[in-house]
Amino acid sequence: MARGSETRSKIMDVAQAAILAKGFEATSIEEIVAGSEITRSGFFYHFPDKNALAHALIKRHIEVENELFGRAAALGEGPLQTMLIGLKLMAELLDDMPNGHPGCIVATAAYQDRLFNRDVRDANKRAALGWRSRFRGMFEDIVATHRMRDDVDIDQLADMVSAIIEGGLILSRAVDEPSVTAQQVRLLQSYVKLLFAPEPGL
Amino acid sequence: MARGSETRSKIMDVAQAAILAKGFEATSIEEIVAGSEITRSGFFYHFPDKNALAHALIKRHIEVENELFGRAAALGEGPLQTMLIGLKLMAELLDDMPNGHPGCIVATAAYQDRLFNRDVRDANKRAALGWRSRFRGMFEDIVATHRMRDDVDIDQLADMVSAIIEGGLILSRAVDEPSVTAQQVRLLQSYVKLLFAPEPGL
DNA sequence: AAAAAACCATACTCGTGGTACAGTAAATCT
DNA sequence: AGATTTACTGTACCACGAGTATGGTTTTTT
Repeated sequence: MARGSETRSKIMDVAQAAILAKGFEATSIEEIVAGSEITRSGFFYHFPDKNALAHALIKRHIEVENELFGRAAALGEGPLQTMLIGLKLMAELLDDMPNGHPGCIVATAAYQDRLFNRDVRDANKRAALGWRSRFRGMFEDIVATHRMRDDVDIDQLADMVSAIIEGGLILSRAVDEPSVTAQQVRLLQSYVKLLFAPEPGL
Repeated sequence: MARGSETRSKIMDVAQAAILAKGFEATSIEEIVAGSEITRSGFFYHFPDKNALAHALIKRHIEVENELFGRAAALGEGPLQTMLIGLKLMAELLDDMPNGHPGCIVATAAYQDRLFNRDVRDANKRAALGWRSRFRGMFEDIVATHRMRDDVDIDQLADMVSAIIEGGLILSRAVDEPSVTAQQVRLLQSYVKLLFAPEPGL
């Protein structure tokens, strides 16, 4: 089984790199198989169609992100610090590989709705809802111990993390300035600070 | 000349509606000509290719947005109020037609980079930079009269408006909740308030 | 009336996604 | 060791959408 899953993940690696660089539609199967050193037939052996590939990529991305945030959570002392450190780490990560963030895949899927089947759209939705619940949990811990300076909905606040990242990625691509995404995350950090931090400093 | 430009804008209307609903790639020329009551030949008479169509749509969108924000600017009293009202109007507009906002086109273009030629990408870039300079101007007026509670870059703050809108649109589509985009804009309003408003209230 | 602009009709090429199916090398099972 | 399954290769084919070519027709403008 080792050989099979190796090829499979190689296909996914090549595909992901290409998709993040040029978009899903613009990435042809021909190109993927060329980079993966297999044949068209080989591709269709592993993935019944392009949809299945997108589905697999989103699924894998969720797992990667989950472990990443698990590590981040262990670093902070209080819930607010955890959140701020998490955002800082995220910003640094985005600085390192600005267009490598797999959030792009979700965005692509979101804007190419009818192009994908229900499986892919559902996976996409689960990803977004997963982020919401994760960040919601973190913000709940914060409001339990800190006073909120403005009355905002926690679910919406949780969504803001994803929205800022996705929007930052788009803007970053549009103006061709890779640093934009990380900057936006840092602005979100500033907002969280203003919302919850007791003193103006820190 | 009236007849020609009428057909042209009808093509663009139909195309825009379809693209916003299903994405650029998923919208076929066949479909556009069917909705526009012309033939394929007619389409290619007005637009040399699909790229030209995208270009025209982005260009038109910029003009529409410019006039919209011109009106919004006349409503506020001080610069901060103008900004807050502007964001409020924007949120209401997004509530009314959540997926109708043409920002989607820019986002689509951003994520389908290689699919478009330089013309389209440049138009897209100009759109994003236009937003930046517009909002930057507004924020500059604010910092001239208000104290900033956190030291953030004004260009980045200006970008945040676009980022929140684009990100909100993506998230809204991903989780299939049309209200998300407007909520995110209102959160941005909350941030601006916390950043600049002298008292906690108002 | 002449010329240009705004189309229509038809037929073709080419790239890409996807299917079908026959064959083969290597790992796994019995 | 032989049989079966897994993981592929190779070839041939279909459908569909973008784009080209070209010649003809109607409408508007001059």
